[in-house]
Amino acid sequence: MGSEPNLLAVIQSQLKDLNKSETKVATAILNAPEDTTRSSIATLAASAGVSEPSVNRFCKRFGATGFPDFKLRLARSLASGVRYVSRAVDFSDDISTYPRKLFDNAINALMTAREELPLSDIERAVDQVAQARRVYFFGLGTSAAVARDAEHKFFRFNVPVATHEDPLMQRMLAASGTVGDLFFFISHTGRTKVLIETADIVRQTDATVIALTAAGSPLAEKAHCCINVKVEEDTEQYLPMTSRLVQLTILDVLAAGVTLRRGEGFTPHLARIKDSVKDTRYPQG
Amino acid sequence: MGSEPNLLAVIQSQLKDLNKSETKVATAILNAPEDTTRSSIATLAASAGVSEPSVNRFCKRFGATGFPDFKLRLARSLASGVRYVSRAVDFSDDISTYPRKLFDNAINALMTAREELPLSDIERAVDQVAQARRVYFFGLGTSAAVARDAEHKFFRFNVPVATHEDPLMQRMLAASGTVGDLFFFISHTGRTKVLIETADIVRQTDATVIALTAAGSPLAEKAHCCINVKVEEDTEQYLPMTSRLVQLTILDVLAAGVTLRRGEGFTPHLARIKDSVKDTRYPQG
DNA sequence: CATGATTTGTAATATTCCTACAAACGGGAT
DNA sequence: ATCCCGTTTGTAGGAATATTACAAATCATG
Repeated sequence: MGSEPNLLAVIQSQLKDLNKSETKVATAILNAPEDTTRSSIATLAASAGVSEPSVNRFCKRFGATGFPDFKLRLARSLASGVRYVSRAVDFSDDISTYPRKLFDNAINALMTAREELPLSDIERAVDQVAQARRVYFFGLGTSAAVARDAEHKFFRFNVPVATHEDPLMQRMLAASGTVGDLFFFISHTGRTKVLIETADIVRQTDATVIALTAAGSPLAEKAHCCINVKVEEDTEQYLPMTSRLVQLTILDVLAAGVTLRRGEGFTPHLARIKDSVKDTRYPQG
Repeated sequence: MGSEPNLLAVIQSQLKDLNKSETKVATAILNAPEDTTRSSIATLAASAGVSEPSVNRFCKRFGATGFPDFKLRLARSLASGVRYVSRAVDFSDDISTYPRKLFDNAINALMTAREELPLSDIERAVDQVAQARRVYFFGLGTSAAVARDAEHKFFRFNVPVATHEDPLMQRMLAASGTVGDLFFFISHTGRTKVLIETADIVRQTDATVIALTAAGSPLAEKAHCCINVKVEEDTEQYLPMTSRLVQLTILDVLAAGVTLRRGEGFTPHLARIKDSVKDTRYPQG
């Protein structure tokens, strides 16, 4: 299923490479994508302040055979994906707009990540986790919550798993690392000093370092194996970090990978774990 | 935002009420919906074996203003409809398929949730949080990680926030609740006995209960205000819970809501918090 | 400021679509 | 059977829409 990338996102990303009239057309479309799908080439040309052929050329530039085809692609993008590229919440928003924006951003982040999954890194990470004698998930701040989530997931694989939010605990455990120990660092920025220092300590032992963090960051450098997560520019103070959703999903992927590696005979074990909590719940219905 | 029902489904359901030529058009479309979006009225008329006005009448019968509009609606239906199926990972999957499946599922969960956001509940929850003198986030298991994430987000609003994973701590704090205290319960199933008991205890005080959980669950009943999250059937043992991604995003929405309520004058406060961690990181380079 | 490359617009053409109207069809009543 | 009337379908012309070819304008560069 070759789901092509979101057309609006493509337009947005190429916005600076466009010439004058193409830019006009682009902004007109980005401002009212929904309307664009309903309007004729003449209307769009008028509202963009350009001539009809300019609109036509614009459409062809983005891979369409013409304006009608372009509208179709646009309609598809709107339906499948996210209305707008990445929309910051601002103080003029109300209940009818900001929840949707935040969901759009979250979906957008996952869709972007889906398109550029570092499969080989994932595969290597799965190998490491599947073979490890012990796994530590270390994160700080928001990433501590992600680490906690990972712990709740990976203990199912019969490997001792632990999470610690305390940097001193992290350091001491790091120092005690040995062959077969896996230290899994989770960080939004990959620039948190104490975490990097801890990774450094691990590297002086025979243990392994995996990092789930921003590409090219200092933390990424320290890792035997790094799974990169694109980090969006955080311009706004109150914009939540969509990157953690991506991190969580990548951890899901790793967990699934380990499950597959364990093979079909492993399912009874998982079923047993699941059953164990049954009595803590009121039955369905 | 009333996302209309799938057009193909509508056509299918009315198939028997159509007259001869309309039936021809319908079957032609149902046989090759994707092609239909790309073809002109003339080609479709030809492939259905009818005249062009018949096609046009058919389109109008289904609420479109004409053929181009119909194609647009069809394109939208195809784009949104196809993806709304969640795909389970199975043991025949390999690295090229299962990561994508998991991302697809995550995206689907968020897209589905986006379409049925309980805005009024969200608004009420924002009110409660914005006014609270103290907020506790309680969850167990995976939901404990979600609660932790919430804590890392909501402390920014100058309200004392706490999370506890220990059920006994939760109970004791619940019993100590008083006016202005807000107990925010997070649960995937809404059926965890100890959590429900704790909610019960809160209800015997003057404190407020908010639940982020499955609609119609016992926990939802206990809450003053409940934000419902649709829970997918968990058929597979190793299928990760996408619901927690939805929960996290809804918490983001609540946080944004509170920020907006605090007003523009609040941003310096947020900026200060952000600055406070700057020195713990290596600068961007 | 002249020149060539690029961009943009004009106008004519081609395509696609819609409407008015007429023909064909089909079911009752005589 | 056949006439009538409502419904369905097609034909043809015209309106709307989109595309192409070419000319004018703009811009960078020597």
